[in-house]
Amino acid sequence: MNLRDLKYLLAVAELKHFGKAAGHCFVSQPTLSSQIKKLEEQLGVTLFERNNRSVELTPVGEAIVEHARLCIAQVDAMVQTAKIHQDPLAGQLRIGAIPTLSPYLLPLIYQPLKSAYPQMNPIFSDEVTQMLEMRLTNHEIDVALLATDATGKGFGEIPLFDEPFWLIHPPNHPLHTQDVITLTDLRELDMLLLSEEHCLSRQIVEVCQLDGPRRRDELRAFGLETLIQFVSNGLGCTLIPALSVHGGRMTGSGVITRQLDSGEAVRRIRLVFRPNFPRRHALEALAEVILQNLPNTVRCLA
Amino acid sequence: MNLRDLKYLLAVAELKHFGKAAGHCFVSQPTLSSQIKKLEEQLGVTLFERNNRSVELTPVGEAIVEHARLCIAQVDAMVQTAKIHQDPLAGQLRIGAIPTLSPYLLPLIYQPLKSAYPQMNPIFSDEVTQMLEMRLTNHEIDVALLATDATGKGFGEIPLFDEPFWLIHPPNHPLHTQDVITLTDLRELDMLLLSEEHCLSRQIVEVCQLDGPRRRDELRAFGLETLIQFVSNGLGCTLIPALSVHGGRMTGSGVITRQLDSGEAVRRIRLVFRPNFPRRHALEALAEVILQNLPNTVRCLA
DNA sequence: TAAAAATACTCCATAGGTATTTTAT
DNA sequence: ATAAAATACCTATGGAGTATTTTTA
Repeated sequence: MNLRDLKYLLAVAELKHFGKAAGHCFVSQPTLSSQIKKLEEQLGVTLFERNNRSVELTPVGEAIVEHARLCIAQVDAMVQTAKIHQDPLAGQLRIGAIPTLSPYLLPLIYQPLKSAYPQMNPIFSDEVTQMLEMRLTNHEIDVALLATDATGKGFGEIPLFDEPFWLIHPPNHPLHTQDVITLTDLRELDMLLLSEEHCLSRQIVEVCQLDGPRRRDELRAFGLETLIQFVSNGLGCTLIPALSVHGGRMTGSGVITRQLDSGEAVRRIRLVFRPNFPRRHALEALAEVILQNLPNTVRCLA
Repeated sequence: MNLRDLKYLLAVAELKHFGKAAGHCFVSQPTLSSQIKKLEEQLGVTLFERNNRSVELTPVGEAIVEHARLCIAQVDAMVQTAKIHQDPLAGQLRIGAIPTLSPYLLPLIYQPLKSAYPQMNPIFSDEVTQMLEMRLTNHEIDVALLATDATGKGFGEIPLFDEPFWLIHPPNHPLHTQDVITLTDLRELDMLLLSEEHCLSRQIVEVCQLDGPRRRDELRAFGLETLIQFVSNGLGCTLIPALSVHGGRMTGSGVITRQLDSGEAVRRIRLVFRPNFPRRHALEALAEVILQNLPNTVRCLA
């Protein structure tokens, strides 16, 4: 059986005339007649009671036509759905971001993205790198905003920008009087870190060349904002990514925010995706919107 | 687009493997691959994100598959419907009967018909001949039980039986003492008739060779039972068809029921249908059930 | 390297066309 | 006589096959 046959069926059912129905379907009358006949043979029932004057549906025909109508309606809906999504920028784009980036980057890009690509339906989520990679693999998200290289794991990437780390310390800290802060200064500090599933804590250990994570068990910070509260209460120092300095609610918290002198103390933020993700253009559009809306505290890569 | 393609789509969506899906559809892997590819080209969207390790639906693919599933479900339902109706005896059979026959014949055949052909779904209606003929022409009913010839109007017929007319008169009527009643006796009687759209009244005029319908305007009987009440109240006599004698509620009504001596005083009951009605077997089955369940007051024709 | 999808090509079933016949009013 | 569907027969599109290549994990 064929969808074309069902369309012929509906045409004859509506027009009650083989010749007119054939014209309506842009085929010849014998073509349509033979297809209807074949359909009747396949179904094993007479669909139309016909003579040279009239064509009428049989009761079975009525029931069959009702099904055919619903079937064709589904096909039409399907084609419509496809048409809406033909634009690779249209439709859902499920975007995951790491928790130390997400709350600071998303507010910067949400409105610009909506304005530039109103047909895009971005769905945002936050999770740590490992979870995002798993969800990418499982097709549960389409793209991840990560601060670590994932090309070695079989993903593709679009590098976006380098985000410097800034030091924050309590107001009464010894560094308060020091103008320039170098990487070596950091090794001596009482550095507070997030739990180690956050890539940020690993990167701080690396940047500062700490002997190992000196995380203090009594201080479990689940988010950057909590960590900042710890610093403001004089419990230690930490490095935070640049976007969180202006995006976060730092003002009035009493912490001192210091730029570092080294251009090396950065993390590289990139879009990560399955290499055969079919809507590459949507990713490029997203990358473009992100790059156009960053503050100058970060260094764009494009 | 083709229903087969949609089935391929559903198979791949379910098995997430082109080779297995091809096996499931009893075609080769390249055949299925090329059809899926063609479908993607026709719809203008990528349905599957695939490499040599995994096949996953895209979000658009999910939406498309949902439509495809509903579409295929409709086709299955259609085939099921057809299968149920492949038996020409199965399904609706819309039967119309004239009002002077319907209430006496239907009780005789309803249960036997249900028992013999449980798959048949007879739908009964009563109307006068002219209306039934119109409904036949308009495909609003499938067969009519008439007492008049309709072959001249382009209908087909199956003759069933000849139904004798019986005389009914009030108890104190002069004929009470007369043993044998002939047709000529009837010409002298005060004959009550139904309104003239009933074929019965025309036939009585003909049988009795009355000069014309001597219907009395003050007595408008809309049904045979009303007419019998008129007779029982001594307002006149009438002829009633044999089936109404035993089928009707005559006992206790006080009327006298008399057989006529003539074998000519009958009406011929037949099944009437459109000549190209496709389920001739259903009509023959109906005819057979009717003939098998008639009382011996009528003369079967088969 | 191995598993899977994609490509190349050949074949044939069948949808589609034109010309004509049958049918029923 | 006429309008309409059915039939006959030819053509060509495209679905299906086998063999092979490409891809990528």
